[in-house]
Amino acid sequence: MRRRRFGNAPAGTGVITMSDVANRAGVSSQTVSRVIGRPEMVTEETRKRVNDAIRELNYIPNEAARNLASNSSRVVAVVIPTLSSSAFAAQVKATIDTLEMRGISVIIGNSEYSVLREEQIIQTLLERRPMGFILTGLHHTPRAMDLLRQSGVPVVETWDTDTAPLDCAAGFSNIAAGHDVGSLLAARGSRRIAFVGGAAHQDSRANGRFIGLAKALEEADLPPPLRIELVLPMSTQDGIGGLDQVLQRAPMTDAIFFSADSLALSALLECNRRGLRVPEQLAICGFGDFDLASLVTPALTTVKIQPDVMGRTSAELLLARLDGDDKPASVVLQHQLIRRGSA
Amino acid sequence: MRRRRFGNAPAGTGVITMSDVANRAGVSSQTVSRVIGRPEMVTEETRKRVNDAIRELNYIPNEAARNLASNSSRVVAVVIPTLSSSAFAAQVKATIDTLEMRGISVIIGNSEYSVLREEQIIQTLLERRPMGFILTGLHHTPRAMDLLRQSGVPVVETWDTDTAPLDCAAGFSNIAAGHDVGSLLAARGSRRIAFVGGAAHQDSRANGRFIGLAKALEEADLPPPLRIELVLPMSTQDGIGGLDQVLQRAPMTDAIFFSADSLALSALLECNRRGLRVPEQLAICGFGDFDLASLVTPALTTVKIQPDVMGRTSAELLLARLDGDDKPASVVLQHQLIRRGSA
DNA sequence: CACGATTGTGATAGCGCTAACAAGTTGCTA
DNA sequence: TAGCAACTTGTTAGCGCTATCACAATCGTG
Repeated sequence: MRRRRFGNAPAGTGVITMSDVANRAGVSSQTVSRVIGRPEMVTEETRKRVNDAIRELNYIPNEAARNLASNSSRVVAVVIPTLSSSAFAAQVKATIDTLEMRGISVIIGNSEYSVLREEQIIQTLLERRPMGFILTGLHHTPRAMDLLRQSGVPVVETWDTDTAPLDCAAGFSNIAAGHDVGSLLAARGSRRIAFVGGAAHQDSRANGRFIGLAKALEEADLPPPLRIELVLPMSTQDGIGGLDQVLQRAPMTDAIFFSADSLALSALLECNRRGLRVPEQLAICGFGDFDLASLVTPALTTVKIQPDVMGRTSAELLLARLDGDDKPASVVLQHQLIRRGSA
Repeated sequence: MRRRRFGNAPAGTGVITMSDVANRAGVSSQTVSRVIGRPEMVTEETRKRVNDAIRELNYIPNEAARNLASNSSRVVAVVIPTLSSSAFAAQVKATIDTLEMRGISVIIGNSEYSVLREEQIIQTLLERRPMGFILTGLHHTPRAMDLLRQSGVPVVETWDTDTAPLDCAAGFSNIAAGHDVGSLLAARGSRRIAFVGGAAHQDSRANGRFIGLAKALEEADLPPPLRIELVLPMSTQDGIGGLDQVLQRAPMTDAIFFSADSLALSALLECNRRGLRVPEQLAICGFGDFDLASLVTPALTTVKIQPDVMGRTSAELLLARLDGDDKPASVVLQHQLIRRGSA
């Protein structure tokens, strides 16, 4: 087979391989491999000679060859509903930052809130033999779970700890968070409460928050909440649509719990514009504690979660598994109800 | 060498390889390879037999082996300053979505607004022999540019078209955008204008916007803008800090151009809280047209760019290069000044 | 009906690296 | 100083796949 070029480098430029470096340094290619992978196994003098050769030749190891020979990939697959939600983006960023320090790259899949798409993404990403998967939520297709089990790859699930994880989880309890909101609304005197969030079959985390809310209202002897389900993916402006639906279907509603701050903020700003007094006429509660939540007037009451901590923790859990911990305990992160002016 | 397992699959579970499939289907492994990679080269009957075997054995191709043998990786590297900015996240999402259709995965690096870190990330990512790089901005270290040139990988640069790209670019003119803002502010009667944005050495795109602003003010015979440089990474709340700095250093300022909507929004909301009338006492202009920009009161005047289009276009440019187009023309996306109530 | 052209499949030889073991070297103890 | 352990480096044999060429079977044409 003719020698091939890396990418489309100028013809004739042979690609520098490990044995080129070995030749130059006067050692075997195995020694070069050691200098790169386990430098402590090589004497300082040899190491220096090899490192000099690497520098002089601008040698760049070939990860594919390394993967094939070592049967391990230094890639982790992360599947989230969508990167265009600041919470998921923050989570993924923290995961990347955490894994980068160990030389591990992250490949992202966007499921668009569909478990079917998730299944397909998992299958495709499996071809790269990732060291592990970080998934969103605990609900997946049976085939997706089969694929993961068969491949034997460690899996960390995020954003939900309300049912049993496939392997282990780093998340929080959506039910408890929703319950806290319900208790607060009940305590402050709201009586006709509505929930606006992603459709249950698309977003089981939002569904958990609804369940918690409903439970709290029941405990407070209040009527069950009106539920408005929005089709995902949703935009910020959909908060206004949700508000309108609530007011149309139940004009006497005195509090709305939105499953995301983006929705709550757009609704709150719309209330300001319409002269609907918050929280006197309508209390509003969000979820996520977005940057602007504390800056609007009235400031938004919301539930703070820490997507970045979740991203870091899930990565650490995966690393623990890879370092031999067979069954690291799931991590339940604490959410925090932040009461501000809007409810 | 003993047979190894994929990940940590149950011991004894041999990994299914292409020749297992070949045996089962009664063909050579080369034929299996063809069914997967170039199905049109195989008769329908053989193809069906092979596909059945693939399904029955749950065969999943090994991408690393494929990469090594074919000397091509089906990975594209994307380097952005940070994923925790909604604009970059939207851009990356569009890139992923575009490339996914061609079976290409994306690996993300966060440079944290440092060209040095960018250089290091490029070097590391080069080990995966990506088919191409998508970078942010036109400013990189000399060594980073050397590395890219030597590797011969196609490069698409985004977010800036004000100087010559390394290879080709998909972006917009920050100078023109800043100029538009300056012209608007001058035309509406603002006289003492300030700019609040990321430090020039960290964010050359924001710097471009400042240059355009300054030029427009000069053309309108206005004094040069006061410039407040914020250290990156910045948080939404830094808009308030910027506002304070401006008012402290130049209390008579009557307009501020923020280099990002997140800053502008937090400053605008803070003005509302303090009773500083916008735009009568202080005009505010942002950049990016975030979701909430149109929802606050007064609605934020801003410059709309389209990060998602940029993400898609940059991916398409890369694909064009890979499909043989040696020098695809750079794409200059049009920005759009959106005048709302705040300026 | 022989001929080259066209098509489908197989055999062979690596891609660049690491695992596993072998071999050589040094230092220390008995 | 033999003998063994500890350490360093080299040798060998693949990892699972694709590129390339070789070959067989089929086709149309004069």
